[in-house]
Amino acid sequence: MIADKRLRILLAAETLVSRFGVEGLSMHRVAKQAKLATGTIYLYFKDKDALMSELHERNLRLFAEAFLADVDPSSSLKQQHHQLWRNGFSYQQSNANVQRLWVHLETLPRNTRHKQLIQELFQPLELFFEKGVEQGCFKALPSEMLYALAFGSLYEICRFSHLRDVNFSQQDMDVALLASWDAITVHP
Amino acid sequence: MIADKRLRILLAAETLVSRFGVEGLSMHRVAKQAKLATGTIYLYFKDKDALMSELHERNLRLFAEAFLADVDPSSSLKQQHHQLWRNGFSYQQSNANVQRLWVHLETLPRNTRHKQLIQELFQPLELFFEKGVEQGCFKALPSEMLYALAFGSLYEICRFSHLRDVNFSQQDMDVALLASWDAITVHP
Amino acid sequence: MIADKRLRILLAAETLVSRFGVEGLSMHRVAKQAKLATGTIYLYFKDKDALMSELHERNLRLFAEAFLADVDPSSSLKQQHHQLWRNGFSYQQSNANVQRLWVHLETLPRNTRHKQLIQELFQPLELFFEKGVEQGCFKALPSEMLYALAFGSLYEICRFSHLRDVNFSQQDMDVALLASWDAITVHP
Amino acid sequence: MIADKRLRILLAAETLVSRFGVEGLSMHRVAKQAKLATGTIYLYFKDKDALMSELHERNLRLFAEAFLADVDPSSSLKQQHHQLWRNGFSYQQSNANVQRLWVHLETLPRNTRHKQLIQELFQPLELFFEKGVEQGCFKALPSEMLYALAFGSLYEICRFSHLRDVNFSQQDMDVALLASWDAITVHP
DNA sequence: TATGAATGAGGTTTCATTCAT
DNA sequence: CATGAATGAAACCTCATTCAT
Repeated sequence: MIADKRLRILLAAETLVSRFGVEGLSMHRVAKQAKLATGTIYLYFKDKDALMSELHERNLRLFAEAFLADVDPSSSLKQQHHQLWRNGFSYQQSNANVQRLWVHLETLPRNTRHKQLIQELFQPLELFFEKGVEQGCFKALPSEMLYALAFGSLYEICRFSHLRDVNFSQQDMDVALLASWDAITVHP
Repeated sequence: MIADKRLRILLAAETLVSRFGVEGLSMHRVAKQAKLATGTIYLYFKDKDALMSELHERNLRLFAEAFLADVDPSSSLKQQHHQLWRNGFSYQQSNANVQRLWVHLETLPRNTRHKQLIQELFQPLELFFEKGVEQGCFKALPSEMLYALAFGSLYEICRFSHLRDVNFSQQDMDVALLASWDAITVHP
Repeated sequence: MIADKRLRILLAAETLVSRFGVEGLSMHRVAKQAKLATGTIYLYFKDKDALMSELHERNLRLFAEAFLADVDPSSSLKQQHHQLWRNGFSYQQSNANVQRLWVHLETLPRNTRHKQLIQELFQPLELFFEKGVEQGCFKALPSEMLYALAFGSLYEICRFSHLRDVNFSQQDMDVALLASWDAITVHP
Repeated sequence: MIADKRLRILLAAETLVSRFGVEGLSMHRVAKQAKLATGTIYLYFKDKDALMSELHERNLRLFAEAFLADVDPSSSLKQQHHQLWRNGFSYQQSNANVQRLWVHLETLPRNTRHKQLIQELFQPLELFFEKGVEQGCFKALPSEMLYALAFGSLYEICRFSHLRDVNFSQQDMDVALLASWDAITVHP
């Protein structure tokens, strides 16, 4: 039993969303899952929106951390790209269950707090893309677009896996990784 | 005022989702938006699930139609790819508002009816990819994966545009189009 | 297909009640069962209450008719009693399905119209009991009470059969018939 | 004001049924009658069915208790029978209002839980009838049938009283009691 | 007469939130 | 801090009744 009640509530909510979807989430159920009284949640979160927002933030942080893990800025761009791709893929695989939460939260009305957070969390990524462009290795595009070109396919692949039960072989995944590299690099 | 009440209801639901999100959609509100009595909806749709499902189907059809429009199977693969990309982009631009509905519907429990419909609607696309692979022009990958590689980036780009208010220049979009082509084609 | 729409509606209602119970009865369903439009019912019955009331009346008439059938006032009291009992039993057996309607209708707010009808329909019964009392054969009681003593047990027996799945042998039923006779007759 | 909310709800439901019939019973009205919020009922009863079922059970228990009160198994069969009859009559008189609930509940789809409960509650009665049969005092019939013969008339009498405003004199009631005894006993 | 689409009040149930303890 | 019973607005859905055709 985790002592930090705040965290316990967040984890309870996460569990419930991944298990029963976003519509199945009620404050009562969260409390029960967290083994707390209903009212207690309101001591830690202003209201349900605040809880959801915090949940989103937590997920963003965890994803950013996993995505950027072991990416060595001093290694080659190609090595960094490959590491990012593998990280992204691993994260999606292990967290298939939070996909539903993710897409839900993504479409909530944006607040500036989140925008800023995202910018902050993914700054290393921005530097990575900028460096690649400077070196003439990557196409001359804004980093958001390079990001989309490199990793948009990854999310689409994962969506196929999770939502449509399509599975790909390891070999195919390797080819996809290289295709992602092809998408962002300059070709003669 | 549209005479076909069924369509009126669907459009009303679409409007509300895009304006207030999926949780903002209540049968009562749909009725009001469609300028009908609550009960009337149930003359045309068995229940809320049926309405949502139909909405999903409608969106799939409209998207497929727009996506595949003017794609001439007798033209070159490159031309076809470019047309698809432009179609996809146009559709997303004109239907920014359905994004929220889309991602929601996508995460609903799949039913076989939808799977079949998707397969049916996008069969021309499958043929396109298969032909490319046969000709040795596209990487030797399942068509789902080629799809993800070619158009996953497009969706990610649009998500940036709609959800995070990032805008790209026409020039950048053209580069992205070519990058999508690079992602799926074989390089020497 | 019965030509008389009024009767068609009544029969449809009866069928539905016996099949799905009183709560399952909606005007829409009655119409569908009768193969008529919803509105048509209102040409023949002022409202749902009127339909139910008429249904009750119909059932009372049918029951009275069945109950009193072949009871010959010139035959012995005992023979008449036995015929009544057998009639009552047969009716209940063949119309187990309307029991639910019956008990429902019975507990509706009484109206004078029904009271009068009942009195009218069962007058032969009253004469039967009065004659028995006059002859010193039956206990000196009001005919309603004699009725209750003679046939209350019958209904209770049928209730056991229908509602609690208790079944009785033919032999037992014969003994019960005699017991009913014992209940109303004078003993030395 | 009763402190036990559960009981308050049951009594409120009982009152409403007896006053307005079963169709007049809505959860909202029950709540208002019990001076509670609508949602509160659902803290004590899973749903309306559960409430009705509990109501039925409560009525069965109360009736059994009243019916069997002060019936001394060591006293004579005749004395026991008379006590039962008087108890039954008193209960019906004092609870005329639950008649409507009763007949409704009786026609609900039976569940095994209720069957078992009935068997349990009325076991003393079964022993009473079996003893009478053994002693050769009662007719050789299953106890359910003896029950019907002895008390079916009582219910019919009460139905006349409540539903048709027929009233009987004390003297007549006494004769009826003896007639009930005549119905189940062996005659030379 | 006959139709059946349309209505909207009212049914059951859920759930975010509060507050007395 | 913590509790959880209580609230009541609002969700989905049904259905008796009307009315333009």
